[in-house]
Amino acid sequence: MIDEKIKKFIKETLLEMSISIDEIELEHPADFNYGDYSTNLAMVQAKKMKENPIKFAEKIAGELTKNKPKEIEKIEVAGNGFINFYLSKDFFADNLKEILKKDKNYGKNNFLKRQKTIVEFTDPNPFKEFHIGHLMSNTIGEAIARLMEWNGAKLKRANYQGDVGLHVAKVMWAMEKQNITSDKINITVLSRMYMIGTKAYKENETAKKEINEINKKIYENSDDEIEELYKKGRKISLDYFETIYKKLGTKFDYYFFESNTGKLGKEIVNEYLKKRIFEKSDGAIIFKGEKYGLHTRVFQSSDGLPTYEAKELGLSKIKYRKYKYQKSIVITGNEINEYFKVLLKVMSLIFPKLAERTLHIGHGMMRLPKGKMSSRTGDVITAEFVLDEVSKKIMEVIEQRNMAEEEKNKISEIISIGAIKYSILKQKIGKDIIFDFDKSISFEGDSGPYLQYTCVRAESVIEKAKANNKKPKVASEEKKITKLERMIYKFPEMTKRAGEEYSPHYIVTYLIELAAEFNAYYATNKIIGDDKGSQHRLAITKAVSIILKNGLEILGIKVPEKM
RNA sequence: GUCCUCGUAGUUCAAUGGAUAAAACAAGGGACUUCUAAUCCCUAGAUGAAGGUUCGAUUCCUUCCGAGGGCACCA
Repeated sequence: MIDEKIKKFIKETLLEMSISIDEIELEHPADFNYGDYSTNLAMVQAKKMKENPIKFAEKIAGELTKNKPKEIEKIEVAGNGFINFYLSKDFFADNLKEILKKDKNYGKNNFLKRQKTIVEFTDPNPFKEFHIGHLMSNTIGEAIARLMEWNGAKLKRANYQGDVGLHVAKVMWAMEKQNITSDKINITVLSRMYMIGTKAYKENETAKKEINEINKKIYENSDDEIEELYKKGRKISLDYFETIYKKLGTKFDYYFFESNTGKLGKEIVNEYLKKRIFEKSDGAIIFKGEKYGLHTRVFQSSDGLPTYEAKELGLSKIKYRKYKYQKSIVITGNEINEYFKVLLKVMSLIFPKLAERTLHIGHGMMRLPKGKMSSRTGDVITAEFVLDEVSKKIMEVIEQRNMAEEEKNKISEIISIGAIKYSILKQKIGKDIIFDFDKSISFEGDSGPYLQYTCVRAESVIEKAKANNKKPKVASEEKKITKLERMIYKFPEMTKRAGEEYSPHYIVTYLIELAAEFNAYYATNKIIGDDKGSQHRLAITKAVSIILKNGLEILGIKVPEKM
């Protein structure tokens, strides 16, 4: 990439001047008037060497100019000592050619070079709703998985689901009380049973005892009648989740279940209890986190059941058995950030190698503006509800379009999922999202549909040109470099940085700025024409379309044929 | 109480210690007989408070104020 090349060039020149510097910071100036790249090294070095920064910068810039590569047009000193680099016409022309050639592969990097990576995300619980939190986790997890793949990782997707535990017992208890037989179970019944069970557990002592009893039985598979209901309910839930994954565009390689991790987790905890990593307290097995600046957590409850923490230890082992990962990324809501730290501490004591390779990413919560929205299913906003509502709004827009009903439905699904995913991915991962249908899910401006529309628009121009026998071709004759051209070469840097920092929102910000610039370009330039520049403008258009498509691909957002 | 996150335009949110703090929505004004107006152009508007480090702080440190989350058998 060009940034690497410039860094190397600077380093070599400095070496000739007998100046050694560890890391050269090369950034894009916010203002295009200051060039395409900029470095602050003169300001940093001048102080160490007790020189005047501007004079020092000029000295370096002078040396740099002497043997600048053909990709650089000029090098200037500005401001308090920034050295600014302006890329050459040759560079932009070559880059444009490269984009058209690489097409679907433009933006791929290799800094993770076949690194075996496993990403765990979504993690819904069978017997419970697939709610907007899972939608967030799925969207973010899928985007991070794809980012890793674009940077060269050999990636596996994992989904860890809680098919045992108190929530299941609550459902089983309610089913028994309500005389629900296995043939009557469906997804609506399950969520109703969960509500009934939860309420009873909270309000009724006897029910609480009975539910705890059932909980044990589920762990032990010791009751045939419960077993039948359990198996049926579990299957209905999991099948239902699959329909959602399909819509959202996720395919998991591995499914892990708490019913498997619990047993192993318990063994691990008891083994390391002997080795004094854990200790007993009030009949429970705990880890004292205080000596590490953390807090105490229970790994096995006083009635002998493994808690989430123990299961997680089992999971890390099971994951590694399945896939000998070099990196394991776990994506969850940020409300568990604190105890994931405890967990990683424990892991570092008993499985140091695995702990080193594990990264937890906590994403923010979807929050609703107060009193703004109510869902038909009670307190929980389901993913399905969100999808339906957004879809309805999209339909209002495309209703008048002259298309077959089937096509409308297809387009509306692509756009609504794009809108939702965009609104989740556009901001930093850790922050909460205030979810408001009227504002968060926008179809104009800073939105998924805006990107999709821009892409469709660009493609439509290219198609029209093709019908008139005009094809994109990069011109190398004398002409002014547009702002758009000065943006498109940055895409591979964006995918790299986003990958290094696990931050899909860098991609989003870049794409939206690129799309805005293209739309402005579109408004002021007639792309298809009989003049000489037409083919070059088509080449730029094609490049924008490629980047938007590839970028949206990373985000897991599809582009419709038309809209 | 304590630990962790976070406070940026009216709202939703960007900004690898850098140059004039980026956008979108909402507000006001304009642009379709011409490649898709889910678009474009113009106007107005922001770093919670106080100190400190630095040539330079939205970013790092300290204190305060405010929001959210964790702190023993739920995940």
